[in-house]
Amino acid sequence: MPDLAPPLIAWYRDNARELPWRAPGFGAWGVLVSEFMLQQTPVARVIPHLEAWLTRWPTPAALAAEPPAAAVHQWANLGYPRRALWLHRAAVEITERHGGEVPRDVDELLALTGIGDYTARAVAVFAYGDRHPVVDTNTRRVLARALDGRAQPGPPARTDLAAMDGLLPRADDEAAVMNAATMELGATVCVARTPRCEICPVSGVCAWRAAGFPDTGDRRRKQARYEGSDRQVRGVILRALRDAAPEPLLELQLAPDWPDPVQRDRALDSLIADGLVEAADGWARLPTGR
DNA sequence: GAAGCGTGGAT
DNA sequence: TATCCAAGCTT
Repeated sequence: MPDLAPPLIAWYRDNARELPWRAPGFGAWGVLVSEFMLQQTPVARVIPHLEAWLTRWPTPAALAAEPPAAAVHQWANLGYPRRALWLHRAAVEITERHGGEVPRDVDELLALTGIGDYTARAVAVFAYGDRHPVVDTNTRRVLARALDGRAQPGPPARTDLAAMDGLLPRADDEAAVMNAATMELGATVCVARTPRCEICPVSGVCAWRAAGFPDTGDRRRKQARYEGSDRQVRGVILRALRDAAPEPLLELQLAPDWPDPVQRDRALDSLIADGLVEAADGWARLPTGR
């Protein structure tokens, strides 16, 4: 098995993008917020929202002091608004359980709302410099191609962490760069649709390239159709409530033109169950409680 | 493990 | 135009 670390680390030193969360002294809270926003949302869309968020709430305590509605409203059109709710809850938990300091320990990070295997290790590694495997979709794609000779990675699995751990250099700082470099290669060179193998620093040892770029199939889960989905109605409803905030709206004013009223009611109920909407006496609003 | 969960740009 | 894709998490 080729050692990918030396060429990837060297490539990263020369080719890493300058991103806000990579600036020296950006801080663990900034890294944490950036990772929440980057969960399934592209870098280019995140950057302006991240800067606005951190200007408004420079610390977890500042966010925790406001109602969840403020977080959901500030989240705007980033998508997956449950993340805004979870980030707010995490800020409350950090304030109550950790004295307002973002924890460094992976298990403590994992215990926070909205933080899973990826985000916990990303914070521990990129904010604190500790040695852990950080595995996102970019990493999984790079390893699937370079080491397994596959065109696309399989669905996420627990074994991914051990696989990446085995590739990390011993030193903490080099391991952190290796994690970042593998993600960066997947994000900018070894991309999903049209990889740029001519500029790839590990093309010479890539198993997929050596095999002639075979179509090995794609076991990734397909996204469900969005048009006409519950997700789309939820988006319509929540956008209306954001635009009206802080004023409430009558439930009858939420997606009134949606062709399927049963589906619309189901979507509203699910938003309420998620805690993204509060409803009472025929009125609906962003969540003020907790 | 599989399903559900937004939004918008690229192809 | 339709599909793909994006630094995932919770249930």
